[in-house]
Amino acid sequence: MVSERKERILRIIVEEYVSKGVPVGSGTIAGRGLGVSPATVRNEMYELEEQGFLTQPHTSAGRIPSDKGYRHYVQALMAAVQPSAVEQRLICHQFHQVEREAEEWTRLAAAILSRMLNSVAIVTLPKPSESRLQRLELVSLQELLVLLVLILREAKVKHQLLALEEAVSEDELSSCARRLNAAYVGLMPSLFPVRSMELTPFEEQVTKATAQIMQAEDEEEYEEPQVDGLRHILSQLEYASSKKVADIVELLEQRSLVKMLLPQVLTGEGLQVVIGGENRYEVMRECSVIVTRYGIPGEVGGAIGVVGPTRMQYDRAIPAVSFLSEVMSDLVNEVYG
Amino acid sequence: MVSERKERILRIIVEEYVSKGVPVGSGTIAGRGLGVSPATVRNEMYELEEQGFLTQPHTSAGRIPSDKGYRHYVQALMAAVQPSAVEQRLICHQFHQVEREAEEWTRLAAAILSRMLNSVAIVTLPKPSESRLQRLELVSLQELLVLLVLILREAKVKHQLLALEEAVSEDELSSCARRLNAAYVGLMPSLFPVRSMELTPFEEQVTKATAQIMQAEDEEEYEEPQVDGLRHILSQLEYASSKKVADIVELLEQRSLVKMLLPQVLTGEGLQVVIGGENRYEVMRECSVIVTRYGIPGEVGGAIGVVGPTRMQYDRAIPAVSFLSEVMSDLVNEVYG
DNA sequence: AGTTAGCACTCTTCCGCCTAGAGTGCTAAT
DNA sequence: ATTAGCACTCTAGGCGGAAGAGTGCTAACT
Repeated sequence: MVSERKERILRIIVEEYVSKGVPVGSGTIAGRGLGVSPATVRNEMYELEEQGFLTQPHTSAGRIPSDKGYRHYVQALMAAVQPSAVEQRLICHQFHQVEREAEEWTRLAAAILSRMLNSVAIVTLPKPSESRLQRLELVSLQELLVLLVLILREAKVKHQLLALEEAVSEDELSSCARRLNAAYVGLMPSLFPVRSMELTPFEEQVTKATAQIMQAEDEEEYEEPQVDGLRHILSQLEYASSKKVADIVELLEQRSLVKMLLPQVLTGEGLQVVIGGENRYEVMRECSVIVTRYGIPGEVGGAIGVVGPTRMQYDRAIPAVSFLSEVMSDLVNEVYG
Repeated sequence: MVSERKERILRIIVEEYVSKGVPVGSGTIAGRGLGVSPATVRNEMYELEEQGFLTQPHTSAGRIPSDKGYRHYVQALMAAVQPSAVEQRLICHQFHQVEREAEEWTRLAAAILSRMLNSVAIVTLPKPSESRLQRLELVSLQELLVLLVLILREAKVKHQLLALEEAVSEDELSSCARRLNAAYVGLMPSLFPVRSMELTPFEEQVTKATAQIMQAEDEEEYEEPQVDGLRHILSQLEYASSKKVADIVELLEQRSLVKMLLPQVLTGEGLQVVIGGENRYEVMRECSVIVTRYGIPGEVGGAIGVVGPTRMQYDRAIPAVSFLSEVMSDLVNEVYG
């Protein structure tokens, strides 16, 4: 990959193929500014194919970018198309319209991304790196049923029903809450001073449940992801077999699987682009994933990204994901910073 | 529709078509027990078509049940196939395995239904008919940011961030919570005795937010629905245009739309079956919906159902939905009853 | 040496045509 | 009322040929 002309040709092929979805022939390219004949272009294309940047569906069709071709395009040739100023303002405005709640933000971010790019968008809730207790409450529901409510730092609220062995009076309930709050607030579950306190059996039960919830929270690398735009995957991959599409939908629908997908993708820092066959999952080999982190590094954050066909408008999608991650980071900073 | 033989023929056609997906001819039917020749069957089929129970895709194909045909089958001909005893026990077991939390139950119910029937399943969270305050908590996050946590009856927890005009001390915070709890607990927002109390501006803000959250809660007829099994819709409608499938996926994906779909469907009491064109929504005219309520009538409940192709195994699907609604009702009774 | 015109070649797509098969509807016989 | 027989209709699938797109090669050109 030396000649500058080859690069121009590859770029034209990628952009033409992405927008039209049809293999690109030498004639089309020759008519695109660079003043050479189709024959010359053919010679160059032949070499580009030798080097693995292009493929041919069959002998007498035009060329299609290979995964390697897309990769080179993304890393070296692409001119990023930022969302317009108007669009940016509109998006910020929408975020400030919505209630100040993390769940609304992720939902909105997924909806916006998915609509901007006509793709599937995935956004996880922001998650602190280590959860600490901010407040603990006990509410009596029935004689033997108590609701435990945990308020964690970063405004996260968790709750669980506790079934009791024997009845506990209202007084015991509030004294228990008072004692445990005094002892545990601000701490991670591993630092709860359980040894130095004499706990009643009930207090013990509450402590156990609390620690368990918080630890479960810390074990997951990401919070519940919000997925939007599944409908788009159908029109985009409409030539693919419906079996394949169903597999992809299944992967995206089961949020637990999305949680497995994200860490694979977010090994490095910054924005990641995974193109087609670079994907570890077999079923995803006709898809590309663009994903990045947002939030305050090391403290609280989540992931935001899109999944689309390999034939994707990378020049629009990458800046869009990037922009929305910044918006989300700003919001997180505002509330948790 | 007098003759019993016609009914037997209709039933065979429905069951054969549902299982094979191919128009049913007179020969196939004649080979199914009833001891008559294909010619006789043809005469009967001709009349069944006249009466609107059957249609022909084209002159020389077999017959297909019309919506009216399915309806008659469901109401008069079908022999319900209950889930096997083993299956029933397995399902109950799974529910008792899972944490005692409504969200887990709806998720599990949707997963089970969707897998049992290879269809899209929709289950809403249980929702009380009128929300009443059980406890209110205020937690300071930053100088001008407070987290309001509402615990409602039926173990529902809601929270919202409040941005303050001016700083409020910890003492004020807890005295506010104490005063408002004393006054509001057990009440619906419309009965909050705001007139007879002298509220500080902060207390007023908290009251307003509380009432607003609870009212918003009461306005919605159903809680957030859990949707599972979207992947199945692809294989089932694989001969339909991908445009149509995309429309249906969109309808199901946007949960707000599901909320609109449910009331339409749940006008009557008991289990509802909406077949094909009986659906109000244009895009759903090739789908059937089976849905029912669960919970304690008039107090707390939700909706549970499946969406599948018109060509659906009604004899298995109806008992399955019915059975799961009973399981859910039992669970609700156990905790909220 | 790089570029290009010309041209034969390959491969897909589309169209029309045909046939085999399935299933009907009618008629006449039982 | 039932049924055998049969002509008829319609679809699905295979075949062949023509059109079109695009390539790769060769030979000429700058």
